[in-house]
Amino acid sequence: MPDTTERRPYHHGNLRTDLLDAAERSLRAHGAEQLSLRDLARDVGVSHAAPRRHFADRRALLDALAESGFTRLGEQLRAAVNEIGDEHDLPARLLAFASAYVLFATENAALTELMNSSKHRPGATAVTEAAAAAFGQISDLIEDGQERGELEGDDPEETGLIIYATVLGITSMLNSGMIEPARLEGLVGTAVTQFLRGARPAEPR
Amino acid sequence: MPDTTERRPYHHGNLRTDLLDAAERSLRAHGAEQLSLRDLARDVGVSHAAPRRHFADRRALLDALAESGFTRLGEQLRAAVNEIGDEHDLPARLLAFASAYVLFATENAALTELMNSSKHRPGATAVTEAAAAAFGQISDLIEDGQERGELEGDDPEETGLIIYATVLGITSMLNSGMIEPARLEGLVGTAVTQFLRGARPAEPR
DNA sequence: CACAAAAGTAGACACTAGCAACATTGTTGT
DNA sequence: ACAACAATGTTGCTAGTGTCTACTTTTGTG
Repeated sequence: MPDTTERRPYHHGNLRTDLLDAAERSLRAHGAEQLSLRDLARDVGVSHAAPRRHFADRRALLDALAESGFTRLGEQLRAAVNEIGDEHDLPARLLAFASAYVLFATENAALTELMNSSKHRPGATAVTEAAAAAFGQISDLIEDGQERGELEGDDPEETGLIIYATVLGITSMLNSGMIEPARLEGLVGTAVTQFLRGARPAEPR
Repeated sequence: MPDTTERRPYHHGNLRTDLLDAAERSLRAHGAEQLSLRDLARDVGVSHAAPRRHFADRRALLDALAESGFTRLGEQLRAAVNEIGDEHDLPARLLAFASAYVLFATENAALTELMNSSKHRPGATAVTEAAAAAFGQISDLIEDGQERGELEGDDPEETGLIIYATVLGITSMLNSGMIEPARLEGLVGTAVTQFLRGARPAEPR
């Protein structure tokens, strides 16, 4: 008679990804501060020191989480922007970008906070690279808009930083409870239109 | 012969404020995550359980820190805005506000991150009130601008939220290493001017 | 097929937050 | 003046954590 307790093999198989999955669940449920390596090990059914083979450190795991968050965010942003058929409809694309960002941030509040937190491993280039990749998309939008004369042609990166900062700030205020979710859509809309008006070349009088 | 070891009285006298001071030093040096109640107790020269008489919880202390941070920020913002003599020079006042915020955030990076973090005690009304008070100032500026016709008259709070969000986002990007301090001044300047252009009533054509 | 590398385990250390029971000091009503 | 009480500190405990080292099992490879 085989014992009912499904004998797990000595080697887990794909512990690293399973740990990351468990970590994301824990993050969603209790926040980054509460996340415990030993807890994750228990969840996955492995000894308390096993995670150390895959993550040198608690922080290393959090960084990996942040990194995967940025790549996922990047994908969602890309998809949202590309859904706007007209490749040169800057207002629509910007709005799609901003809305997608805000959506991601609301659906992954704790993860977003972790991603934007300043306390990453000093040598964690992977996470900053992933962040830059996600952000870089808006530079492309802006650059295109400047080339077509819809935006002031100063510094494409600076202009991109500003709208990105606005969206970032909105989500930060949302997740810290300063604004209610209901106001979100309107807020993002006016933020984008105001930005476009503000960054547009001055009307000839 | 009195012993050299300055015999501390049983009662510390003002343990609460001393703890907060030590906490702020620790925050500045090692960040909120590293902050340990027992460490603070040692710093101040008191037993490990003494802080509990003044802060129910580690989080309670962090909340108190955040609250005092908001009131200090509010004072600095008020001072900066009032330094602009002309009471109705909206651009100058907005720029002063934004610059003061960014200055505070750079000089108190870890504290700012703590203040804007979402993980406050659910019933911590004091910190949200302090935050609202600091933020409320910009509403006054905006309202005045709208009354004088320099800004679109829609929703004063929404307009205020947007510029506030932008400044918030800029500091967040700064403290997470996305932008270098050197670019800060220029970034804030164009953010404010663009905002003013974008929120201004449409020019009659 | 031996044997080194990879992956998981067990135990220990130093540290933390939070709790309870006790000690000391201030304060206050009579 | 002083007893009672509240406020404040202290010591000792529990349960939990991250990280380290040494050991065991598996896997892959020359």
